[in-house]
Amino acid sequence: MVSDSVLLALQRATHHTLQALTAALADLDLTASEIDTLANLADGRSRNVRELSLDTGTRSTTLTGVLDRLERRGYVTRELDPGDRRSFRLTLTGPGRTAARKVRAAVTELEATALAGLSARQLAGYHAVVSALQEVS
Amino acid sequence: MVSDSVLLALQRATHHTLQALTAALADLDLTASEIDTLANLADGRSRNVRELSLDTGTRSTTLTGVLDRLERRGYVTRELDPGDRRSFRLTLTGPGRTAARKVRAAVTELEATALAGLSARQLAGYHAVVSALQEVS
DNA sequence: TATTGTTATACTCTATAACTATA
DNA sequence: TATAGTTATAGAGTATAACAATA
Repeated sequence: MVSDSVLLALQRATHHTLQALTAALADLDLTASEIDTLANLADGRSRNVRELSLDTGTRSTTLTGVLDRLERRGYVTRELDPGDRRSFRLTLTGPGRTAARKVRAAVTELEATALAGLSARQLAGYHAVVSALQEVS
Repeated sequence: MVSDSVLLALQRATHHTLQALTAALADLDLTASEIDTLANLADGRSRNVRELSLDTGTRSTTLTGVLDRLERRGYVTRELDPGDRRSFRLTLTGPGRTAARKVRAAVTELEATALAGLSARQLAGYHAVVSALQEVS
């Protein structure tokens, strides 16, 4: 394994955790992108597509389809932003908040399980590295 | 941004770095999975599909298509493993090694740029966390 | 019986470009 | 002119199940 590379380790961890997460949330029948979107919206704050795109690292063209499905499902609403009528405020509905809470719970549990033996210092190092990586593009 | 979550930060960093990497390697005309596969094979060691699947976190059904394209392109060969004739040894060809070297160079450069200001201790923390995450599934 | 890898299917994600509406 | 978001298209990734060959 080429685990000395920061980026290869990142890819590997992403794929493995995504599979674990979709399996843990199988009863909600969500795709990885839908899970990611709900987890980001879970704080209850409204966002527009551009902000969600930055938060998830997903392109707006991809988010259109993801949001279509979440909206059709009654989890998310798109409302015209009166302040800038080119954009929408994305907001969770009641059922959307319920689903998002389950997603966050699964995320939290997976993190707690995986990271049980690690120190705060190691976690701080992790966050410093991923923050630096995410700013390359 | 919900940057306090280890998993959300992981997703975000993955998407952003993948876009930067495919852009940096645009002249090779490779997809993200092809880049990941070449980067993993770049050490010159032969692997079978199962090992590559563990290294990348990608399913074997997905790898079949990725390897088909890399093979058609003359970058990778599949040879029956005499020791276990259910599986193949995947090996880079000459042109494959050249492409893989470019991929690794781009990976290395991106890492060097992004992580310039970080300490060895922070990097060690990062590796501890991603290793722990990758073992959840 | 279990494992390796491929095939098949249907759906989702991605890249790119073009487009509308608004700023 | 620039930005927000959608649409369109084609190709790539994903999950699932079924399958042949080998162990």
